[in-house]
Amino acid sequence: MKFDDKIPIYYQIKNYIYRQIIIGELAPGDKLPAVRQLAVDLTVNVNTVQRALGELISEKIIEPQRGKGNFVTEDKQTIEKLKKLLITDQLKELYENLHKLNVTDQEILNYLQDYINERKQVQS
Amino acid sequence: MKFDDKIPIYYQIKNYIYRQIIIGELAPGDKLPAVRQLAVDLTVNVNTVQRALGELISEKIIEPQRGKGNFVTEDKQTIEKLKKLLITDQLKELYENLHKLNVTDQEILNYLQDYINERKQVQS
DNA sequence: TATAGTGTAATAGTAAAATATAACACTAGG
DNA sequence: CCTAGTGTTATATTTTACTATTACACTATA
Repeated sequence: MKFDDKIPIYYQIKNYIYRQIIIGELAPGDKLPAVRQLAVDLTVNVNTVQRALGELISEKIIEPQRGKGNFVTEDKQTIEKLKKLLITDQLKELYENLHKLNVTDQEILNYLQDYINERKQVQS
Repeated sequence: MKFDDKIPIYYQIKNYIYRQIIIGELAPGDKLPAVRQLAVDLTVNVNTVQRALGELISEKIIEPQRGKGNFVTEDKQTIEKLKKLLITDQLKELYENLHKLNVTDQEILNYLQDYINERKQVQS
């Protein structure tokens, strides 16, 4: 996995696991890979993985079971809320950053539409 | 100014100056505040300001004149390009992050429309 | 009961960002 | 020529993220 060197690795790992859960790659009740395995997979230190997991545990997104592993929460509502939160955070960031550049609401929508259209052009 | 502790301060300062230039708060040819003044205004160390300015200089966004100050480039095309780049970067980030959550193109547009509509509701 | 697999935590060391402080180089104006 | 204002650079220190390594605690199972 490639990391953005402007953002703490543990934070990027946290978001990576968020995504795995939201897209169902990790379903409710699923066991996460062992911390040492995650460390190897992501080529980072165990403590860095643990720091990310620690926050996910605090947020009740995963539940640790000593000697067994870490498990995705069974509470689907928590996951659904998380998904909405992440999406809203993204929209908020786009919106605020473009407004700081004096881009209007309508322009934001137009720019996004253009961007999506252009991506389709390139693909085909 | 409030800084995001997940992102280097010098990098946030760089983007702050980008914005000042793009919205015309700093016009082409304008002199920037003195580095020491910027440091005071942003409650940050001179070296941190200098690191941000150093990158802007490398990018030809500002031009330093020893003993006089730092000046915004006169080249309006450079500024226009910068604006487009920043906007595209923002769109790209939104697009990619939402796609990682399995959100489709159409959903992205709808979510953004909803988000903007809701903001208008709240304001009124 | 021994062992392998798991989470958890502590220690020590490294690297990068940021700070405090000082010094140097240039410009403009009295 | 002197001084104030400016950019530029260097040194030492602190803080935080990350790493390497080790150890401990718990679970399941042969």
